[in-house]
Amino acid sequence: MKNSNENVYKIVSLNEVAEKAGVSIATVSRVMNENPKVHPETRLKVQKVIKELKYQPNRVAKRLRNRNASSNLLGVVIPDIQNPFYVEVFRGIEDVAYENQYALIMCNFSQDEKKEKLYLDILQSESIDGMIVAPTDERDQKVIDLVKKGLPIVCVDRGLIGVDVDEVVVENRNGAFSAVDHLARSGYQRIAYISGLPQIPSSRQREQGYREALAAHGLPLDQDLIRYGDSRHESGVKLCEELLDLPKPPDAIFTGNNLITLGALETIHKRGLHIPRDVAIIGFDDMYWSISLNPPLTAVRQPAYEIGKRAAEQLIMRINDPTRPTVSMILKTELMLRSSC
Amino acid sequence: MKNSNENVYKIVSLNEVAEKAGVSIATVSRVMNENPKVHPETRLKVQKVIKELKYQPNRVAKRLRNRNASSNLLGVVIPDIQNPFYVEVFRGIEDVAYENQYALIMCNFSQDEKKEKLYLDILQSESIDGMIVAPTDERDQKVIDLVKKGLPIVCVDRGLIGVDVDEVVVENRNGAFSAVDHLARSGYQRIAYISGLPQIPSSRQREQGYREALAAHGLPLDQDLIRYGDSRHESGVKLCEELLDLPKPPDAIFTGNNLITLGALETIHKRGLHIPRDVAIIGFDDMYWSISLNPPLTAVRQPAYEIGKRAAEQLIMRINDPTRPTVSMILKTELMLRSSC
DNA sequence: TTGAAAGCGCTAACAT
DNA sequence: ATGTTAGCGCTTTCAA
Repeated sequence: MKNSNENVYKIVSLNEVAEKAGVSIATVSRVMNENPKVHPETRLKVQKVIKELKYQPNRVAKRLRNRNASSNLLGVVIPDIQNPFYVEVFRGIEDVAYENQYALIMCNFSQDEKKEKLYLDILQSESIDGMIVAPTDERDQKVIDLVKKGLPIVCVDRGLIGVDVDEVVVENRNGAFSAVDHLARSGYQRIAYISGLPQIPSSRQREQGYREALAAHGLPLDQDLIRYGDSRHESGVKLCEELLDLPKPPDAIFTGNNLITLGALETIHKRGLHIPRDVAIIGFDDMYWSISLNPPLTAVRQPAYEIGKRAAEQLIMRINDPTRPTVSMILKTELMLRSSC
Repeated sequence: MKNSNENVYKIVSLNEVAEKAGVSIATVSRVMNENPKVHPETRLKVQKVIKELKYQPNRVAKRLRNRNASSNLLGVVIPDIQNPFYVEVFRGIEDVAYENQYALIMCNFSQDEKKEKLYLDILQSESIDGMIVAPTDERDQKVIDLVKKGLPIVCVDRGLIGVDVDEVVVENRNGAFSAVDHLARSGYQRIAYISGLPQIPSSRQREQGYREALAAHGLPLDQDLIRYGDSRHESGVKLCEELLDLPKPPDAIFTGNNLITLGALETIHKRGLHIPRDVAIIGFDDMYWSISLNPPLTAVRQPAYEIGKRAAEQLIMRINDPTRPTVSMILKTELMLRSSC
């Protein structure tokens, strides 16, 4: 199990091109970088050899050499690639990065803090130009340190406390409020909330909105009706079971994210319960297939693609001008009315 | 919009550690790499400074220097991150990579060949140890060249023609056959097929299975009932519309992948049609929320996580032993019976 | 046990 | 217009 790397598959370097073209490596480099100070004839000659040899510049060498110029590499650190919300965010980032000639290193830490730390370290030592990250919590020391060090960073979905950083987030409290408000207006009385990981700021903000909406409608707050999970499908399944097993089960459930919603739906369907007659449900996060769910899901839509896009734009602007004042973009959510409540 | 990189956020290098510890950089390097030939006292002294300075080795320099040793970096090139199937595959790869101390560069080309080429180039010039890729088609020249060059590669989901390469795929023909066979047995007569991108081998293999199943049941082949899309949600929507608008619409639809299934469902629901009474549907690719769809979806399940896991294992084995004979792993699919047909 | 130095592929400053 | 060279941070002989 050694590094038996007689493997060394051949790489064409500047040197080879230079030799074959009968010029210096500097000239080849100039041709590659479209430096105008090259004699047209020389340029042609060199370009020919480049083609022949299929020369491709080595990004690693470039990055090392240019430690303080642009490497055109961005890092993306997201909590859960299985959550379609983050996939959508990633798509937004990707499109902007592609347009601006940035390559991306995408790291998924699956809500695992240890993994997150590892990836953060790796990214840092890859000499990236900047990164977009959804920190585990708002006191994520590793990310805070990176910001303080001066690495261009934009936070998405979740902010950071005690440090000035660009962020693109969503009106979680309002979104949750509108959801629970809608439930209450529709006459539901025992409204439950299944939360994602409570250390995630958005989870708490959504809980806040939930509480405020109950209060606004004079509905009592029953601690039994609030359940804390880990933001994943399985916890949606399990916590929904707990809720339904309650002596006085809820008549409606507000689920804290995508995956939890899907988990809760699974439980409800397994029990043969009817939505919304037996239990109503409203989810945070819309999915493009919400209409095909049983029944079509009413949900709070976050503009995920937009979040990613804006974040990437912010990041690139910051990279180009590290001194610009930080901005905090707060996007609106939208209540998608369908028939699950 | 220049590279105004006075940005240069500080990086601690071997040099600094060496200086502060009063040893040579070679010694620090030895300590970092747990080389036993260091005096215990020296080791301690150096380790202390490393901690103090929070020194982190620069992966870029390491890769450049060790062009022919291991870089512990793998590339993953997938066609569509919005397809939950690939996300699942990616998760499998990720877990294995993590266990084996490999970092991952993930590239999503969104079924865009130009993007795929770009990413392939980037990966190559990042001096990765190897990569896992789902090529656009089986004559993907770029990937073939890379294989020929000797870069360790494992193909997933789709193979390559004319070159010896490790691959992990699925029994597409069989899977499709079982789906359509099930439809026919259930009495459906006009069975349509919505295909993904026809240049993708799996699309054609699934069509093959479809045709064989029709033949096996003595059902006529109606070219009108075969539609070719681009493997994405939108084409599922559109092609399903076309199908339903036919003078003699199908009584059942076999959808070529995940996203197409979701698109077709959307169309059917928008038209207020009942599944399976008005049209039945069976999908290639299962989703963990299939049970929560309306109605619970009958589908051909691919062991996606397993595919990724096996592929990553193959790749690491190949990296460790480039001379090992190539293998072609063909995993089985499973028909998940629910109530959409 | 430790250090000096070469060199990975590249860019940019400087020299010609 | 072109070439020479230093150096990015690291590992690895080779010498001491």
